[in-house]
Amino acid sequence: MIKNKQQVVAEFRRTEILDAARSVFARKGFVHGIMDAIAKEAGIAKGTVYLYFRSKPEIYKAVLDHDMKALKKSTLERIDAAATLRGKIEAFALARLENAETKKEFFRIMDSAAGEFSFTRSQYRDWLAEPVLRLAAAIEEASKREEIRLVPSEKVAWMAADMIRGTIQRRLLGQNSLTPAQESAFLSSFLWESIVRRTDLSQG
Amino acid sequence: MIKNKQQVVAEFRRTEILDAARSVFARKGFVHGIMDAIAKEAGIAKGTVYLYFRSKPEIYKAVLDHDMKALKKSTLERIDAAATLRGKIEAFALARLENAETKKEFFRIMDSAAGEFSFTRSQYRDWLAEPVLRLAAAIEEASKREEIRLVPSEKVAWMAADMIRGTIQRRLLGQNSLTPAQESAFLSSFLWESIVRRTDLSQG
Amino acid sequence: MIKNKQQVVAEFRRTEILDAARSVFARKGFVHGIMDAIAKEAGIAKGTVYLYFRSKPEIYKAVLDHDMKALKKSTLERIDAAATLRGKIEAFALARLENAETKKEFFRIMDSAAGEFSFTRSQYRDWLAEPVLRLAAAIEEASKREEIRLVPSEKVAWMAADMIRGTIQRRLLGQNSLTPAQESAFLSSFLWESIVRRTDLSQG
Amino acid sequence: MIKNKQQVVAEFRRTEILDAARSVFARKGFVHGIMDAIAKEAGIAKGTVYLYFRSKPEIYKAVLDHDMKALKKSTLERIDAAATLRGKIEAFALARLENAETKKEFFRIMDSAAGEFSFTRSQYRDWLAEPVLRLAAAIEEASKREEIRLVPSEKVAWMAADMIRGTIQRRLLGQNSLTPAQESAFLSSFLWESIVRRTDLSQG
DNA sequence: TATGAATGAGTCTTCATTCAT
DNA sequence: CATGAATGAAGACTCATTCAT
Repeated sequence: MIKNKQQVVAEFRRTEILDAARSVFARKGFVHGIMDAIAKEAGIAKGTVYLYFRSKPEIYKAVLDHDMKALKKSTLERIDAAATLRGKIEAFALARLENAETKKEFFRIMDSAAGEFSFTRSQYRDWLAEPVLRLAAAIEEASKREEIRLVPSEKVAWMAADMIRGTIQRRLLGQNSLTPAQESAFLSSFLWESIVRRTDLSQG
Repeated sequence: MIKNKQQVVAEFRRTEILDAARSVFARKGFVHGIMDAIAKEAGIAKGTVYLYFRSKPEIYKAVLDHDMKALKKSTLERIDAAATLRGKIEAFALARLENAETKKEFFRIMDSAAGEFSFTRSQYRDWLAEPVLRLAAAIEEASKREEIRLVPSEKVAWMAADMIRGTIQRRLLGQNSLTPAQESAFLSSFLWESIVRRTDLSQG
Repeated sequence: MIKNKQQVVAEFRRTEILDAARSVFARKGFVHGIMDAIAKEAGIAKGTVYLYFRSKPEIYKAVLDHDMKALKKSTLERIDAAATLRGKIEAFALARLENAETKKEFFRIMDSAAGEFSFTRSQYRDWLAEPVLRLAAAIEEASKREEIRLVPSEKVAWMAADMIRGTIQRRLLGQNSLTPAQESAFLSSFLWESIVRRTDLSQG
Repeated sequence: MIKNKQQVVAEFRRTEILDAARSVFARKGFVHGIMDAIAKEAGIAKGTVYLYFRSKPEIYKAVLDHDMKALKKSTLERIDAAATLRGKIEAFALARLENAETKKEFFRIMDSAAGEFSFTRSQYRDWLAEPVLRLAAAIEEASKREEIRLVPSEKVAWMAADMIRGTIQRRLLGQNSLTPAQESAFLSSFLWESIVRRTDLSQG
């Protein structure tokens, strides 16, 4: 676990390149984010990039992989940390909203990656699936506890993810009159209203 | 409004090209959907394409524009045709689900277009906005009628759109155990649960 | 077999490109014979070259293939036309010497191709093998007729080819005091001396 | 002439690099034999190579120069050691055949070098010329002694070299049913038959 | 109007060589 | 001396667009 100077420098370069790539890809997309631009943004020569990454797709995947892993980790942690289902939903939303706030560039890349090439599409789905399924499990349990009514848990969890994604997209377009906290509070309450078990039976 | 033969033929060619382009772009995406392929699929020479469209982005936009307009028109009509808010929500969902079913290719293009270039992103939003706002207006009215509780109508309408989009994406990936009708029924009931006004006040 | 104008033009272009490529490769070799140079020499744009040939190696092979086929054909014909074995040897030598005289560039390419990449090496050997084996067969027959002494016919035929190749190489370097006809006469007489059957047995 | 430790080490390094280069060039050729591979094979850093050689062509030439000098030396010695002309021819052939057997890598490089760049072509010819001319001188003398008939001595000597080269090439391709000794015996006898002076006059 | 051959700008990638440590 | 990270020039190939026929 002890890193010598070489390794530190190498890791630093990799990070520099990934930062540059993230910025370029966010602005230009995969195809128009050219290697020259990435190298220039990283302040190094084009050939140097190839000392750290085998190819352009490699870099793209690395950006996604790195950022998605971090987001997934923190999202799962925050979901797990919440005690109640409603809290978990809110945590999920907040984790993604705050991440999008801090890392706009990453969200832009991830968002187009979701629709672009098959190799990034599957990467995206793989990433998203885990938090969603964690939430689905929590819904399932709450359903068994009769805390909420009987709902298709996975479907509902995915729909939560859909709404969060859409909300972030709109916020990036300027519709951000609410804070992320308010936004996630609204989202969770909205969902909660739909799934909560009501004691009275005044409607079907 | 009277078309001579020239104009009819010209319009026919445009349609042929757009059909070919839709097919190619759906399979390959914008960048890898090359003009040669479009021309070949349309059964004409490459140069001929340029007699009807100024450039490749032009064609891409035209495909989106044409199909989106059609989808918008039918979506709006079906929303308007529904009498109740719940019916309108269901109509909105069903319109998009059925369209995605019939025109997978178009949905694929539209879906990646939503994240790709700024010019298609805005086109996408412009199109989506109208049905969503129509729905928002209906929500607003229902709210005033005290049929539903007080909700931020536009927000809710966008969230409905988010869930529909996500649902379609998942269906295209193979998760289509329900019919579009069942799916839209579920979606509208799910939303309805969340917004309906309850006479008792047993929860906040 | 009727060629329309298109095909004639296309064939003309292919020939132009092959001529340019032959010239460039002869001067620079495969690696340093760059596509820009070939295109410029052919008086066309770089992209045009790729309308007629898939890749650079493709062109290289096509040059070799085209010229080798022609040389093989004329060589075999001239060998076959000769009535005697000695005449066949002389014809073989003369065919290659005259060809090298007329098509210096081709010989240079073929000569380096013989040692360069495996894909051209095998192409070269395949080409050379046929005339050599034709000659070997003639030697074999003459041997049976007791016109010549018993010799390993294939070995001898290859050695004839070796000497011809070396002779051409030296001629290209400036040692060409003899005419091709004189040169091939010398070669065949030299070989003949070695293999002819002598009636007396004054030496082993 | 006394070498200090520095010089010994330096010479050792040069030899190591040349050995690595020979191996790499033999396998990959000049262009695809890259500096990284040579350095790795030599077990040193890429930069270090440049402390001992100015450039890649320099190394290539050095390999050729070193091995050719050794081959030339032993070839000349063995020619000189033979008492008769026939013995000298056989010695020449055997020297080259055995060298090719022991040092396949070198032969492969030399063989392609003979056709590749002008700088190696001339190097190759310069090297080959000396043994050939030595042989030519011996032929000349034998001719004057009336041991053999009147032949263009240099031409014949070169042709001997041609046949030897061709024979080695074929042996490297797998046609090596004979031992080098048998092969050189055959070659010298074949040539001898062609040039030996015959006392009777039964043919022209 | 229709064609499709021709164009050449644009991009990834390689690798010999340099140089700071 | 030794290292190996950094450099950037060079080159194959693609494809949107043009234009002569």
